[in-house]
Amino acid sequence: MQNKKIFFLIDVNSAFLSWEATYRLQHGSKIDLRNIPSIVGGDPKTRHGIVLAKSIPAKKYNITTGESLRDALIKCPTLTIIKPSYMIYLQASNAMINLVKEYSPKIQRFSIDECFVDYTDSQKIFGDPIKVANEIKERIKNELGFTVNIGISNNKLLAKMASDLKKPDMVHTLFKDELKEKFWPLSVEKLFMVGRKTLPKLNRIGIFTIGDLANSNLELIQYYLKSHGKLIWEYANGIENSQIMLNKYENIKSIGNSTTIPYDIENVEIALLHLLSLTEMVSMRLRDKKKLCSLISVTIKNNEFISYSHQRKLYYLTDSTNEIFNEVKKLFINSWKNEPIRHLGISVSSLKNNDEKQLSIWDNKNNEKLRKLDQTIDELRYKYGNQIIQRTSFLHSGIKNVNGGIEKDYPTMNSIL
DNA sequence: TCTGGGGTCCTAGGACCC
DNA sequence: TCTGGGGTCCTAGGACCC
Repeated sequence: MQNKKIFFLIDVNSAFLSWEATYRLQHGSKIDLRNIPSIVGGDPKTRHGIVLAKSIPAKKYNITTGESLRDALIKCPTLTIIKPSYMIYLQASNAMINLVKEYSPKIQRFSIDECFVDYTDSQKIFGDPIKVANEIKERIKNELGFTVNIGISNNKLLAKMASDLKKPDMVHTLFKDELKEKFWPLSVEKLFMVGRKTLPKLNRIGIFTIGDLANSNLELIQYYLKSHGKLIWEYANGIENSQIMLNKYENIKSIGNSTTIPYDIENVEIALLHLLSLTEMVSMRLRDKKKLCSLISVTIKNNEFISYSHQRKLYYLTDSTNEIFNEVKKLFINSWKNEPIRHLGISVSSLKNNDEKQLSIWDNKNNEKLRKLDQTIDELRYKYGNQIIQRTSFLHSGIKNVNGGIEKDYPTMNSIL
């Protein structure tokens, strides 16, 4: 038998809000946002008005992440609202990762505010995991100014569940022999991967706590929930054995950007212009990652919040803005139901590394020229900003010529451990 | 509910092949 | 064709994470 692994999951408490509060205190503000009802959120005027993070006093008003600013203000009229500054958050996140790297090189950034650490080998050098987790937590608080929760267990799932137990500023363990006491009494919706659709399905068959699920019949759960049922049944029993993924960003599966437009779009030309600006961003990111794609998808959300998407598999690989936009155009025109558009998105997938490109029979000198052009434009934009070079169609349009994304290389999050 | 943006994986149905 | 079955690929939609 191999030795048991030790994982930490480090989670920043109310990340955006804590970082905003820390930054402001360090820049002379007298008010700590964490001590008043406050949130970080978007701008309702551009139809981006949702709550991204909330302070603990705001939570007392029942304000929840994801709800509209309008509703939040009804719950608490004196609420302080802060616009997000993603570059500050990225810096704070990087500072935390650098501190944690002193303890282990095996770190998986799970999102901007969460990371897994494989502490197994570090144990020989630094000793007791609980002692060290507390040390890391205190160092982050003292040196960086914000608090974290740290969960400790023998696998990533339980480390993550442990970090969620009681907040803020705490270290928790959740080992196998603690499941019955600390984990199973929790409501099943607290379990990772049980979301808003799965909860009522579980409730309907009499499952309300994580323990109910853990002790239920696996075949029954699989009958109702297929492979997802097996996954959450195993999670409820603390069964999970994925390893730290160090090269996650090299193995990226898709690249996409989308945007909610401040007004409803009603004509093709405007829609295509927005799609072009998104294509510029996506294809630039694609080239930056040295990838080629062969599947392209366009998503439309109408003014009634109904989304639909169309995708197309290509019989060639590409990273060209022009080639991708040609497909995007066709996809949009074939799918749009001629109704007011609120949101547009494009995404590319079926990615391959650039060195694997098989030149198609259509490949010719003209393509080589386009590639050189893309490359030159990218270089200029990285150096002088995205506006330095733009297509004439954007002039006087009021539409950003490159759109989507928060910042380059802003780490994103997904549900795969 | 006047409700963002970036991801991954799974499922179901249809086309097409033998 | 009032017809089988297995396998693979493609497409659309949905579930989940933060």
